[in-house]
Amino acid sequence: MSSPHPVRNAASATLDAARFNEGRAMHKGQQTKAAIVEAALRLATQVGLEGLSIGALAEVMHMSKSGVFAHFGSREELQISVVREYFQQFEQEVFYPALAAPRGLARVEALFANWMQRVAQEIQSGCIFISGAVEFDDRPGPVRDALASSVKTWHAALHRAVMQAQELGQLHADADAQQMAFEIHGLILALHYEARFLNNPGSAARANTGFAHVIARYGRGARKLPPAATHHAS
Amino acid sequence: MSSPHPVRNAASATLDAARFNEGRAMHKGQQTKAAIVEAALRLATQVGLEGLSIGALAEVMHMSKSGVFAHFGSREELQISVVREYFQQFEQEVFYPALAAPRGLARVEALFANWMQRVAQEIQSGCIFISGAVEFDDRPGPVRDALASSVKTWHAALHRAVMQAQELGQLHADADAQQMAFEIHGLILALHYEARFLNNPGSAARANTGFAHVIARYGRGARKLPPAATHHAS
DNA sequence: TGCAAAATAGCACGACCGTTCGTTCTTTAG
DNA sequence: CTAAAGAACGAACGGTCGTGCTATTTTGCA
Repeated sequence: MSSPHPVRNAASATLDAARFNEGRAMHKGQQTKAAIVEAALRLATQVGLEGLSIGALAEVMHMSKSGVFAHFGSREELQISVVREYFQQFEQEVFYPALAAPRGLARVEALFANWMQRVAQEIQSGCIFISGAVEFDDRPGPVRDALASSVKTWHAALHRAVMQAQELGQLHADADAQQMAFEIHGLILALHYEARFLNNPGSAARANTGFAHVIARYGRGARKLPPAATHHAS
Repeated sequence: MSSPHPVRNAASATLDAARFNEGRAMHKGQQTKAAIVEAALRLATQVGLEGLSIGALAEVMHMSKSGVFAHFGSREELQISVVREYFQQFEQEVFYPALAAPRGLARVEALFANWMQRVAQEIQSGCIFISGAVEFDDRPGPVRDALASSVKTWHAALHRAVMQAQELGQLHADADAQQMAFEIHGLILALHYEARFLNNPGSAARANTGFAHVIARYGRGARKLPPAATHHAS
């Protein structure tokens, strides 16, 4: 509207990063596409993948709707691109740094710590793996598939780390890694829910405490577990 | 369209229940309004409170959009009505039946069992307390307020039950009731996420096992927390 | 039974949605 | 420097949305 070269400006924001971080020089189209996906991710963390609209995205980018649209061909493709971008950032921030920690319990703790740190940020911005799960749990299609496969990949990585700790004898031999991952996942979800939606203070501390409890329970030398009681009410 | 008395039919489905369950006889308007809210709740559990549209609701009710609309005056008021209805059903199904159990641990277990049972159903249909939290965590307003106050009421009830168990000496005196409620909440959320979105089998069993773990940890005679006393037993 | 009041229908509105199409401007390669 | 290729624009379409209006029908009470 008012700015003389809107598209130039929008693209140049990430031009340097895009051009030099990738293996080879990017053509103009790929640069702006990357910039769009970046903005779309920011937008989607706030309003969800379903709330993400091409019009609003175009406005943020100082581009026309059709200009944005042309890069993806469909809204669905845009959503998938956002999911992929989010997953990459997640990997980069949570998974890879934890590989610096030695195999076993230390790595499990690093994974959880990084995860906590990220979710703590997302209390302000929002988390696509959580909001997306709610938005697409009843809606089959490629977006759901992309989302689910990303989450499953991450869960598998967590599960693997737990198994390694077990193999190293740092966890009970008969501990159930799936169960442990399930409980950890619950802590993260509760943190997100209670901190972001309910504004309950101290949620992060409770999640950390919960993690300590889980580790203590499954750790070597922990007391034998009670047989899982099946509760049937009424 | 094809049916001769569409509104009559729609209302008569709940006429008996509505007319005789309430204190006094309901006028026609209140009956259809109740029927609309009921249908809206069913719809909202599938598509979320944000996905709930008056047009789709009118179609389900075999009514005109304006006819449905007139009962609420705004979409927001409709959403609030749905939240209230959901909360009442939740109370009816989860909270009140558990009051039959004696105070203390038995009641906490009954509350959890009823909660589990409900969430297990909601794996098919969807849960408004969870989807609503995601949809409105960034959107202030009366809908969010209604949602949050409902959830907080329920959490307070759960917390109270835990406290009573503690007062009766069935839980560690220094156990943190908030912490315990947090961990339980996490188990429910993980169940909903992994069963409904990821289709992971065995999630319900893992939630039950997790609950047993929590109870065992906080139960009287449980080992002192994290600085784990290293006594070897198995 | 008749009549006011309540309930519902019908219609139109402005806004936004994703998408298509033809045109114009910019970048790239030879 | 020129011509092909690519990127972005602007207008428009069909659709759905929530929300006002004004009739029309239905209801409940005197």
